[in-house]
Amino acid sequence: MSDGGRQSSGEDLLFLTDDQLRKGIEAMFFAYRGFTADPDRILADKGYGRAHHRAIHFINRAPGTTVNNLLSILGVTKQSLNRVLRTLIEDGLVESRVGSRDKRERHLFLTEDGAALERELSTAQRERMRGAFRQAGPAAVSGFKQVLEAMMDAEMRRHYTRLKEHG
Amino acid sequence: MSDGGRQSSGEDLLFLTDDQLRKGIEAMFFAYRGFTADPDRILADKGYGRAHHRAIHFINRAPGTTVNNLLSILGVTKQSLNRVLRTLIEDGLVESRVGSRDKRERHLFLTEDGAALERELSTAQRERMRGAFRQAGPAAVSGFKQVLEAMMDAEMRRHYTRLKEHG
DNA sequence: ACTTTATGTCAGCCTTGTTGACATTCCAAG
DNA sequence: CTTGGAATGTCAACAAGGCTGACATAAAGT
Repeated sequence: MSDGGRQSSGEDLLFLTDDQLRKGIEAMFFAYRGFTADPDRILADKGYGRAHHRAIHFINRAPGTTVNNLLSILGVTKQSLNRVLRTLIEDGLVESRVGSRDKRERHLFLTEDGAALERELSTAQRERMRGAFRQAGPAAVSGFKQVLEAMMDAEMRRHYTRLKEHG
Repeated sequence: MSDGGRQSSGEDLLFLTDDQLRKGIEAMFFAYRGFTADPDRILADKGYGRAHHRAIHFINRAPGTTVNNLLSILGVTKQSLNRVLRTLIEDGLVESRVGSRDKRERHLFLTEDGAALERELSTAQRERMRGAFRQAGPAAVSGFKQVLEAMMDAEMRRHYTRLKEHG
């Protein structure tokens, strides 16, 4: 087995023991369920799933984004995304405009209805996050974000930081 | 819209602005992908999925647990869990023993092979977590756990804290 | 003209969630 | 003791949403 769990090196490394890491892993698992629970409930009522939420979220964040860009943010195949986008367009929540510069591209926008659903979902999710942040306090929130950022793959961190500095 | 985004109340509430919450939400989304990436790769090779990982993890954490208990931890239907357990049992990674007291119950254990896969998966996931923890430092890790715990539903927090204090 | 890029679509597969129906076992009330 | 309900777990069938592969179209780039 790995020697990663050793607890003495002269420095203060108690937070890197296997047991501490295990707690972090389980915290992440249980917390993610809470994180998605509220939007999931709203979506289930309307016959959508988490995939629709993700598409709506990032179209809202970067209106006019192309399918390809969305693909790279979401990390799914175009077939998979296309199925979701098709239903959102059919239902009038998303509008797809042919690019003016490059007519191969489709630029995606939320319609009024789409924006309304986005607000409903993000408000629910934000309230959960707000409760957790308030309870934990500003210092904890800062640590929370540091650890999460360090946990991302390089490409995801790229997307994250780009969106972070306003998109 | 909610007034949650206001930034002034006399106190230091800048960390609760809608924009800060949005960053937290996106951090959670991107980080969770990194969190599951390494085990997912290992599992795909062996023809298993994330659901198998979850079952293996919690059986390892609480050997002899019943199906019902596992159900409540995982938050899925018994039918869904059953399918996963069946393949794990068929493949000789998990052993299911009929309860001695109550013969309706099945008590679950990892076999040698099951324990070996568990180690492979948890080592990979722990290394990712270790890298993130090390990079962020002990204070950040403490905040990370505080926020995650505050984000859980009550029932999940029950499971989490029970497991936390060694199980 | 030819190739590459961006997108969409069809078909088919897998995992993993769901509900419904059913078997077994336990326990408690009559 | 029996019987009916509750708890536990299994089997079957369906849906969402991942995936791959093949192919069509249109626009750009060379």
